[in-house]
Amino acid sequence: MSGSSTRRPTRQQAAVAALLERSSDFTSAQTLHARLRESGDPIGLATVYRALQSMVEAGTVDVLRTDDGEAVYRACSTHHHHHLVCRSCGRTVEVEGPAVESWADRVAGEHGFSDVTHTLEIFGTCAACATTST
Amino acid sequence: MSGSSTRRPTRQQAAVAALLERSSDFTSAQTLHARLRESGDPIGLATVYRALQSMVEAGTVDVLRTDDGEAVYRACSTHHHHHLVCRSCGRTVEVEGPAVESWADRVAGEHGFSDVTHTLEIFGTCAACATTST
DNA sequence: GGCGATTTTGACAATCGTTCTCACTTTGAG
DNA sequence: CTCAAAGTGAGAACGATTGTCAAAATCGCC
Ligand SMILES: [Zn+2]
Ligand SMILES: [Zn+2]
Ligand SMILES: [Zn+2]
Ligand SMILES: [Zn+2]
Repeated sequence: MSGSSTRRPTRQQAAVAALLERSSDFTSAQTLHARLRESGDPIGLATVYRALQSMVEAGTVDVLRTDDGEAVYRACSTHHHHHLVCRSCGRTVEVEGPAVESWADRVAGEHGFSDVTHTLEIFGTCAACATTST
Repeated sequence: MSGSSTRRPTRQQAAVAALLERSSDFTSAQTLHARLRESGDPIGLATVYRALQSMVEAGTVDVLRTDDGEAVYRACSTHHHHHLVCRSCGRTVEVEGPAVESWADRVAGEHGFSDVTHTLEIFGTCAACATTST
């Protein structure tokens, strides 16, 4: 069987998945690895990367890049959505915008592009951080 | 007067800027460096990075990250816009969507976020590549 | 429960884009 | 011209990610 890449379930993969479920913000592989170790979960860094990779492929985890190119991961709902992220504390809100979806498809179509996808993230300072820092 | 961070004009910076003007697609620093060298323009890699960095800060060059985290650069118009990029050949079209801009700001505001920015890129297969590959 | 084929793991090395270092060169004001 | 300030570049350093490969875990089967 081809297609679906079902991996054998292991303690390590479960640990990564569980930690992601518990985290509400986008988190880097290195940070996840460090947290798992701290909490007494022995796991190799390469294994964390592999687990994240397969979860991203499976669509159960979203990944995006910070400004300095580091990949950060988050367990999200599986339907299509985007993110509103606090630049300061990392607080993340899932948002949807049907109008944006159709706009992107229409614009791409007008220029003769097919097989269209897009990336869209919104960054700002959340209310909590705004009061704190000022 | 100082104020703005104007850099001293040099042959190398001009070469990077000129090459970017000539390129219609997003290009990596390494590629730009290689092209400059090929065309007989002696220049160091670090200098290419520095030139790109200051142009990005000055707002005369746009930068985005490829899926594998590499930064790619392009000389774009200076007003706010987004990009429609061919996944196959790299052809890039600048696009604008006032509706998207206001949507992003509104959504962020509804969640109490301030100082809002966003990133938005559209990817697809351009007409030329669609016919070629099939 | 035990067995062997197959997959996963993990310590470590390797890769790769990017930044840093620092001696040398270029620039530009006086 | 002269000199201080700014820019350059070869190579070292860096940090995130991926590759390696022997040891360990898993699964289907007896
Ligand atoms: Zn915040
Ligand atoms: Zn969308
Ligand atoms: Zn194309
Ligand atoms: Zn915009």
